[in-house]
Order: sequence, then structure tokens, then C-alpha cells
Amino acid sequence: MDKNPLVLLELVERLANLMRAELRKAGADESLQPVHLHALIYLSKANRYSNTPQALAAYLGLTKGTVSQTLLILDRRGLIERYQDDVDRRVVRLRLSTAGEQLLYEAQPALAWQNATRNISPNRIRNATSALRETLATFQEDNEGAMFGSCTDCTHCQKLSQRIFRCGLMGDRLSGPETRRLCWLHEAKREGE
Amino acid sequence: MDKNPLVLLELVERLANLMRAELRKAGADESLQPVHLHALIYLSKANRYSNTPQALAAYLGLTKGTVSQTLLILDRRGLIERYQDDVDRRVVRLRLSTAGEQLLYEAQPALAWQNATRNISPNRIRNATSALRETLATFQEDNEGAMFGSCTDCTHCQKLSQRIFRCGLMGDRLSGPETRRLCWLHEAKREGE
DNA sequence: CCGATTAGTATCGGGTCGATACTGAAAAGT
DNA sequence: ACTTTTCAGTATCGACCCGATACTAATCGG
Repeated sequence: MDKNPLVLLELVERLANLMRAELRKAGADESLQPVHLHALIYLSKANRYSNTPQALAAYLGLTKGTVSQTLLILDRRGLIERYQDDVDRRVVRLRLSTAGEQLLYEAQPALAWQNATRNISPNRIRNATSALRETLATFQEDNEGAMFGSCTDCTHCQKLSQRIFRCGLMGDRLSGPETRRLCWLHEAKREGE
Repeated sequence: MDKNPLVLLELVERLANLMRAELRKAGADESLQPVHLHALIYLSKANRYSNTPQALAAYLGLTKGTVSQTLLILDRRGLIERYQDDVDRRVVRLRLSTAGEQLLYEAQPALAWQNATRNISPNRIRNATSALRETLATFQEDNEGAMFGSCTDCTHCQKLSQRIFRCGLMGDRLSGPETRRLCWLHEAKREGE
């Protein structure tokens, strides 16, 4: 019975606070801060257009300097690997190390969320997702910020064959699994549903 | 299209990150951190059962010591007022000062959100709100955490007359406006819709 | 009236975070 | 070709967040 967008905001922020507290608990054993786990989770979902410090900074809403520090720590801990890009040697590419993957696997940061949503029907989840997705898209347009999303919703995504896709913006070929990762060049398809 | 709860989590966290960045921007002029504004926003919505440091700590998912520090800063800045409770002299009650109200009014922290949701129909907002509200309730049950919510959804709320309500748990009389504030003793009504 | 519990504060240290200044690589102007 | 500008990322610094621990003061329970 509540149509007020502010109530929705309230809920989003509260749930995010709780999940942040969950992350804090999950990372306490390894003495990792919430932001560290957030970064690891991001990297576990990033694709070739989003696995850079800059993209991570945009995603987390932090400055590149701050993110650089975070990555330094994760690197020293052996949770991520950094390597230079071949064509543009300014950019650093990031990926989880096996230790990082292992950590995420054991921490199960999303477990509490999955439990909390167990009673919500798939249909309602889908509707809520769709509404928030649209909110996010509008938000990002307003701020002219970069978008994040998977290629499955993206206007640039072209299907070449059963298993091969192509990003129309960059021209690169993408494998099926990669199209389900988190891209930074995402442009939302309208009326995709 | 997407029934996966994890996608919804992704969106919630991302939107929360962006709003946090908004808060950072909004508070930069006054050199206030996001958590300070969050606390002010909370206090602007708290009722007599939730306007204490302890409740704020539960709400933000932080420890009482941390919150105590935050409140110290806000007090020194003249943005809040602290006063002792009459019956239990251990508890401190909090309220926004006029300066604090003024600050919130000018900062308009939710403006970006209202813009971002302008294209979402009231109906979809309502559905998303309902799904997230239920998620929050389940989450809080799982963690045996205290609940937050307005009396309008609460099982304890009794209507005495047109304008007078009563909290069945505490026995206090509540005015109409107060039933729309954020309570800490909230227990969700099932099938309220 | 004495121990146990509870609300809140004080202090300390590790760590986040933005600001600023910097390095080195790539692009752009001449 | 060579300079200038822009861009990705790092280094350093200082303000502040945050939890842990220890503490005070008030209430509760017998």
C-alpha cells in the first residue's frame, strides 16, 4: 500500500546496511573490511571491460586513489593478481587469485540474503529486480555515470551463433559465459523485460 | 527475465553505493561523513521507541561505541540535542536541533533517488517495496534482530479513535503522525498488503 | 542491600578515504 | 617528429570511522 519512492529508498538503504554488517562479520576472521569483500565480489563478476581499478572505483563510488590502496592490500594478501594490459600499458588488469576465489567460496557473503528471500516468489523477485534495474539506469543517466550490467540486457550485444556473441561497441567476440558477467560499457535495452 | 535473488542483491548494493556517494557529495560542504547524514536522516524519522543511541546503533549495524562517537560529533556541531529520559535515567534521547533539520532540508539527500524513480509507476514501486519489506522482515527474524518499521504495518498498533492510536506492546497512546515514524518495536503484520 | 545487567561514554589503534602531487603511457596538436 | 595534453594508476598524508576494551552510572532481581 505504499507507493512512496522514499519508502523504497529506506528499504534499500536498510538492507544494504544489514548486508554490510554481514560482510563485516564474514570478513572479521580474515580481518578484511566490508569494502575488501565488496571488491572481491566485484572482481569475481567482472569481464574484460570492467576488471580495472578505474572501473572498480566507479562501481564502488570511491576515488581511484582510495581504490588503489584497497587493491594494494588485497594484492599483498595474495587474494588478487594484477597484470598489465598488452595494448595499453597504462591500464592494470585485475583478477581473483585462487586464494581469493577460495575465500569468497568459504565466506558465502550472500547466504544471509538468499535465506532472507526464500519466501519471496520468483515472480515478485523478478518484478522488484526490474524496477530497481530501471531506477539504476535512470540514476546513471542523470549522473552521466558509467553503467554496469550484463551483456544480456545490453543494446550492443549481438548474437553471432549459438555460443558466440559480439559486443557491437568494442567489436570483440565474447563467449557465452562472458556475456553474463558484469560489463562497464553497458547500455540498457529499452522494453527488454 | 531474471528471477535470481542474487541479481536483486546486486542491484540493492549498487544503488546503496550510489546513494552513499550522493551522501558524501551532499555532506562535503559541511564536511560531514555519509554516516553522519545517515544518522540525521534516521533521527528525523525516529519515534519515542527509536530515538536512542542504542536503536541507532542497531539500525546502522554499528557498535554502540562507534555510534556514541558519531553522536558526539553531531552534538558538538549543534545538529542534534541529547537529553536524559525521565523514567530511566540511563537512557539518552536524541532529537534533531533546528540546525539539524535545516541542514537536512537543504541537503535534500533523497533528491537523486526521487529523480531516478520518476519513470517507475506507483504500482511497480509498491510491488518492489512490498518484496523488499518482506525480505527485510525475514532477514531480521533470522538474525533475531530488532525490527524497524512504522506503526501502520505493526501488529501492536490499535486504533482508539479517528486520530488516536495505541501501541499494544507498550501501552502508550500515539498520535496519528507518530504512527508514521520509524519504530524499533515493530512486528510486521502478515498479509497486510 | 548487593550482585547482575543495561545504556552509554572514553580511549586506543588499525584501517578507510579523499586530496594532492606524482609517474609513465598514450593521444592530440603543431 | 616533437611538444602538449590527457589519462591510468600510485604514493603520501591527514582526518576520521570503527571495533575492542575498559569504564561509569542507573536499574533490576533477589
